[in-house]
Parts: sequence; C-alpha cells; structure tokens
Amino acid sequence: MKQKYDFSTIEAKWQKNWEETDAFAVYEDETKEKYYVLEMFPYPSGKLHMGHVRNYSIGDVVARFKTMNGFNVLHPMGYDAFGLPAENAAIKNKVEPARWTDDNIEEMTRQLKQMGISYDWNRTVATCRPDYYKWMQWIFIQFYNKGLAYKKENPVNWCPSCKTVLANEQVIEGRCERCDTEVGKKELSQWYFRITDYAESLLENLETLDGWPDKVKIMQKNWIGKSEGAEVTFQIEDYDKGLDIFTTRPDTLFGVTYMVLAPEHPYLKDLVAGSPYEKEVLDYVEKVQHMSDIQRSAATGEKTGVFTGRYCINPVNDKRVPVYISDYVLMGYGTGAIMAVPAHDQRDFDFAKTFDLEIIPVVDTKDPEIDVYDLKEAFAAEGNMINSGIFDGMNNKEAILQITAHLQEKGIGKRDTNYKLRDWLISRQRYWGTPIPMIYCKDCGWVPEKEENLPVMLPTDVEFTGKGESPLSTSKEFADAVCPKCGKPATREMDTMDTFLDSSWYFLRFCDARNDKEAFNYEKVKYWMNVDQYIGGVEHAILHLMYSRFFQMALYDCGLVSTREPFRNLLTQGMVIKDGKKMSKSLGNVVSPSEIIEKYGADTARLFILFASPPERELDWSDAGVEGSFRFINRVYRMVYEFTEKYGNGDADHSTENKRDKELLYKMNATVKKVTEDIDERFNFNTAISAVMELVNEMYKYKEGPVNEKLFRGAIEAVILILSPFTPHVCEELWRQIGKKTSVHKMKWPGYDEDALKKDTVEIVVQLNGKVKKKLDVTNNISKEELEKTAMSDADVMKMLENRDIIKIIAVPNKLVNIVVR
RNA sequence: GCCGGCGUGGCGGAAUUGGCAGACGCCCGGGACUUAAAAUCCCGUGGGAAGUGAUUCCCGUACCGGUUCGACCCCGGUCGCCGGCACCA
Repeated sequence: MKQKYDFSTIEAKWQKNWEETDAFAVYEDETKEKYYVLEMFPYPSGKLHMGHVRNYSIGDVVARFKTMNGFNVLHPMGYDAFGLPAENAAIKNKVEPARWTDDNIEEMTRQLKQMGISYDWNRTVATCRPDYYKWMQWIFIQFYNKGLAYKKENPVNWCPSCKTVLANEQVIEGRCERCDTEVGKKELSQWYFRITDYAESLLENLETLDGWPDKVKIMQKNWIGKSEGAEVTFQIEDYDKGLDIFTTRPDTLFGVTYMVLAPEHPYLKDLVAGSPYEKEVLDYVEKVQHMSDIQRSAATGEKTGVFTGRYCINPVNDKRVPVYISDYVLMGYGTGAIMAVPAHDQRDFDFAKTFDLEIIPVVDTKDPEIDVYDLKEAFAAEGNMINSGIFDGMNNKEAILQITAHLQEKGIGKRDTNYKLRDWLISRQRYWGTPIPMIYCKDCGWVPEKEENLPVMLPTDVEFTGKGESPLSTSKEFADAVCPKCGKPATREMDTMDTFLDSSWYFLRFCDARNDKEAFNYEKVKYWMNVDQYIGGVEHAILHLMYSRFFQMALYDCGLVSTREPFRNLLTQGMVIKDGKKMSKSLGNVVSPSEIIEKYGADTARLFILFASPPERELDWSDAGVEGSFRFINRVYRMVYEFTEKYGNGDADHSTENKRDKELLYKMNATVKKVTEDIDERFNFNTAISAVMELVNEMYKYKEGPVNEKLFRGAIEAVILILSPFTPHVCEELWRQIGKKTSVHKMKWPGYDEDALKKDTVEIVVQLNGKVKKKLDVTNNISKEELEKTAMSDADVMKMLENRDIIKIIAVPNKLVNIVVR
C-alpha cells in the first residue's frame, strides 16, 4: 500500500475495473426487491457543470446505498439530445447537429465515468438516435389514434429569436424560457396534445404523491388552476344566439351592469356587422391582435375597450346591460366572455370607472368603514346579499349554491368547472427534433405513417436558414410521401416535436433500452416502474414533471404501462452558487468540475458537494471547503495505512476489554445507525458525513492509547463501508488493501448492534428555572421518581437550592430535571 | 396583487417528538514535530463582564408579543430576503 493518497491512480484503476467487469449492470430478478433511482438526464451541451455533479452525486449515493442494502437497483443515464443549441451551432459553425451532439455525448460520458457514478451503461439512450425517436413517433401515433393529438389553427406563442412556436409552459412572464425574448402572437396551424383531458387526473393524483415536495405540488396545482362556478347564458337582444359566460361568483349575478367579450370572440364580427360601431370595434381587434402578452397585460388597471352597440338581458332580473369588448378578457379561458360585476371584482370595477358604467352592490359588508354604495375599490369579501330579489339577506357563500340551483332549475345555467391549463402545443419549426410522423393527403386528410415505415428519418440534406420556415421543407426528398390510406402521392408534416416529448417517457425506455420490437416491454416496465427516487432541479417543477405525468397517464390508458404516475418520490436539489450568486460565465465565478477532479479527484468533489449543504438547499461553493474534504479523505487513508502497516490483515470482531473499547464500539454503532438513517430516511448526506468525521476523530484519539486490534479493525471496516457510497474509489482501494477480495460495492451494508447502543449510564441535565446548572451521570432508564430523587440528593444541587422555595420539579427520564424555584 | 419558502457565530451549516443552541467542516489563534518550511497531530475559538486561577455570572437563534416548568421549534403580529404565478372572470 502506498503511503500517500494517490487519488488519480486509484480512481483511474477502479474506473477501469468497474467498466471491464460491467460492475453496475442489472437485470430483472423477481427474487429481489427492485429500486429505480433516476437523475434527470442532461442536455449534451458539451461539459458537465457543478449542478450536474451535485445531481449525479446525490443519485449515486442513493444507488450504491440501496444496492448494499440488498435491492436490485436500476440506475441508468442518457441524453436529452434534441434541441436548439445543436442547431444554432450548425448555423454558426457549419457543423452538423448530429456530429456536434455526438461529440458532446462522448465527452460528457467520459466525464460521468470519471466521476465514478454507478450507471448501467448498457441501457444508455440518446433521444436523437433513430432507435429512440422511432418509438417516440410510434407513441405519437398511439396518442393520435386515441384522439389525444390534433391539429388546429390558433393564435400561438411565437419566439421571434428562436423562430419557432412555444407551449404556454415555455413562456415565462411573456418571454421565451430559452432566450428571454419577448414572445409574440402568430396565427398558425399546429399540433396539440389534449393534456386538458387529464387536468382533473393531474390535479387529483397530486394528493397521492406523498414523496413529492409540497412546493412542486402547489406549483402544479396553481398551473392547472381549477375554478368551480357556473356557466350562465345571457340572451343577446335581437340576436338568435345566447351568450355563454363562466363565473365563480354566481352570487353576484344581480350585480351585473355590463358584459365583455374577448376581442377574438367568434360572435363579434357578426354582432357588429353593418352597425355604426363596426369600424371602431374592428380597429380595436386589429390593434390587440398585434400585441404580445406582455404589452397586453402591461397596463394592469388601465382598462381599454369599445362598446359594441349590443345589449344582453340578465336572465335573473331581465335587466338590459351593454356589451363591450376588452383585451382584459381572454379567449383561451372559459368561454371568452364575461358578465361584469364592478362592485365585487376589481378588474370590472376599474373598467366601469374608466367607462363611467353603473356599479350595483349585491353583497353588503358589516365593516362600518366601508360604504358599499360608494366604493373606492371592489368589495370581494364575504357578506349578506342585497339588491338580489328573493336571495336578499342570505350569506353570499350560501347564495352561490342557491343561485346555481336556481339557474339549473330554470335552464339558464349550470354548475361548471374551468382550468387554466391549456392544451399542449407540440409542433416546432426546427430541424433538430423528432419528425412528426404524419402525412397530409388531399383526399384522406391527415394520416399517420404506417408502423413498418417508422422511423420517419430526419433528412440530412437540409439548409439552416434560421428564418422560421421548417428546415425540413428545404430537403429535396423529405416532403414526398405516399398516403398510407389511399396510396396516392401526399406530403409529410414538416415540423418536428417539442423536445419535452422525448423526455416524457425516457424513464420507461431505460427499463428496456435495447428493445427493437417495441418502445418498451410491458412486463419489464411493470418490474421496474415506478421510479422510486427521481432527482433533479426544481426548474422542472411544471414543464417536464407535468408532461411526464401526462404521458404516463395517457400510456396507461393506451394499455402500455401498469401505473398512472411515473415518479414515487421526488427530490428537488438546490442550485450550486458561488459568492452568493449563480455560477455564470458573465460573472466569472464558474468552477468547472474537471479542474476540481484534476486537483483533488472525483471522491473529494463528490464528498464536498454532499457535505457542504443538504441537497434541497442552495450550495455555496467554497474552495477552502473542498480542501477540508480532501483533508478528511487523506485522514481516513492515513489511518488505514498506518494500521495495516503495523498489524497487517486479519479478522475483526467486536470484543471489548475496557471502558475505552466500549466507548469506541458504542461510537461505531451509533455512527452506523446515524448514517443509515440519514441516507435512507432524510437524505441528510451532510450530517451523515459529519457523523463519519466524528467517528474518525474518535478513532484517532483512541489509537493514541492501547489498541484492541480486532475491534479497531472492525471500526476501520465500518468506516470504509459507510463511506463507500460517498467516495467509492478510495473506499474500493482501501477495502482491497485491508485484504478483501470482493468489491466494496457488492458488500452488505453494515448493521448496528442495538445492545452496544445501550449505555449503562446517561448524562442528564439539571436545570434551575429552565437554565442548565449541572450535569449528572445516572443509570440508564431509571424512573421519573428515581431520577428526581437522584438529582435532589446531589450535593451541588442541594447547595443551589439553599434558601430557595421549590415550587415544582419536572423530571424527564434520560433527559433532564427542571427545578422551578422562587 | 395572490400563493409558497426561508431568516441561527466571521462563513457553510447542526439541533430527527417542545428538553444542554452552535455538532461537523471552513477561517483564525496557540502548541508539538522539523535545522526550517510544507504536510501532519493536539488544543482553543458566539458576544460581554468579573477573577492570578480552576471557574462564575449576564446576553444571545431577524424584530415585538403570547402559550409553557421549559420555545430556534408552537401561536399572533412586524420587517427583510428568495422562489412560483399573475387581467384566468
């Protein structure tokens, strides 16, 4: 054994060994309990960053720990390899996207292996390879056949910089989530997935996800945005159709003083045709159409709109109310029309003030500060009904139910539920994605490509103009197809799929990655799914995690998988920051994993990143802290080196000859217990590591005195075993150096001896009025009465109590005695 | 605006069921080893006061208040920071 901790030789040696022995390959085995741990696969941008290192280090600890605890552990890795950067690199550097991506995948795989992460590389996937996107296309067709995919002309979010459409989820505060450019509107015919069909399931099932952080569940809940209320039909005067509106406040129906349509409302053109209001209305519509969402919502409170010249009749009181259009009503939600109750809705109130419209209160307040007939702002709180006919005097919560029932009875309305969630726009006008396997035939319309013709290959003879046309249309041959239905010449769809589709089922492909007959085998998926522990950044709380849930449900309904939810437990790791700021090139505070690995080794990098902070919190990178982790590994290495030099190899046991031995044995067992619980129950890797540090500190002190060789050897073995998920290379090396023939990774996780954890005496605290005054060693587990008696008969305690009146004594066994005195 | 989360030494962070606040690490200081330095090992390290000294006392978990024998932890309010959503009827 070398005296010096030579990390680069050790790490290279064991990485080679693990690769040659295919050490982390797994197979379905019904006799063993399975455990599926998955980290979110990366986009192959070129090199790993610290966020990746953190993510994969966390996953690797879990994987190795569960393996040592007897589970059959699936721990795969792959690449989310379609996407814009490859295409932009192609435009900029004239490199083919496939080539650029492959090079990056190669480099990142090398780095992952250098980290010593225990992946089963036989299962790796890259979503840009035909053996993956073939099945992506196949799944698309299953969804199409089930009616879950459809094409529709609609105003869509358009990023002028990325030159493509975006899903609602990809628009962040009106800007593109990728490039931060302001998103505009464009009328386009695009493919959608009917995710709204699953709105209720996606919402309801959140309740069952006990292993998910509340934060993520709340974010998804808000995104789905369920509202319960009523749909009410208002008759339009001199018109053959009624106007349907949705409201969550049917109790305010008597307070309606006007109506508002969205500028995109389908009745609008017809309603104003030939009227003196037509020009002004159409001008307003024209203006709104050219505004982005940012502009449209920029002046919140500043309401604009136009009167249509039309009137509606309020079905509950026959009141005649004017109809306006305004951009504060959105076509995409509810029915695209609202009843306006300015007294009880702030937006309606603002509009009414601007246009000098009537404000009628229908809910009174008991607050003497507020006069409902002279409101400064809308009154949204609870109260009793007024101006509402037979409902007057009723509490408004009750009135919601009563009025809804009334509407239902009269046939002018019904209970209704709306969601903010919109259908998922999945077409992209980009090259580097999965081609949508649909063919347009003049006679048959849209027809899916035949299964035997899959995959629809991405053509290579394309131009990257970056002009917003689908690049696939520049291919000479791609467009030409034969209608799968009638056999006549037809045209292929030129758009590709949103890359979020690729990542919505990769965890299923990992269960059966090399299958060339199916997307995945049902039985294999049944064995491995669900993912027991999913780990990744919280930035995916809505997009990826909701799309994947939708896929899983849809695939379940297609009979292709056996569970409705994909991820049982979710850990959202915090960001890696430096000097209080996000690591970024522009701030110049980026620390690259490769420089750390070169200087200290992968084990040190892993240990530090797990030690510095609990996984869900932000992690402040500290170069001095890395030194500390490196020192600790050296300290362990040196301890094992010195011991084996002196005693050689041999057997270990737990024999104790004296008090010191007993204390060491106690510490060893207590540490194994703590580390086990910290990893398994709480993911508190930082405290697990600090516990091992404490044990090692104690071992250093112990070996200054007489050493019980077998006991100390047992402690060394325990340290190597419990540290091995964190620092696998050095532990593997040390394990062999103490004479073991089998990989430490294949060893059984050490148990702990509850008997050794039972101390003869425990230290208890004596408090005076809640303040610690004295510590006493008392027999373990003595009763409350005995404890109190022991404490009260202690000489120092008696001295403290001289001339004091004892009011009360609280004794908590094995913890404390609190004496309350005057 | 609405919905979440967080606030503990010089720093990262511990305190797992309401029971010793500050584990472990970093930084810093002292000592041992060395011709010397590095490395290593050992000791100290929240703030303040008193004492030659072992030690003793007071203050202290953003702020104000409450419940309790006892509060970083529970309750009410205030301030600050961070995250998500945002004209969703």
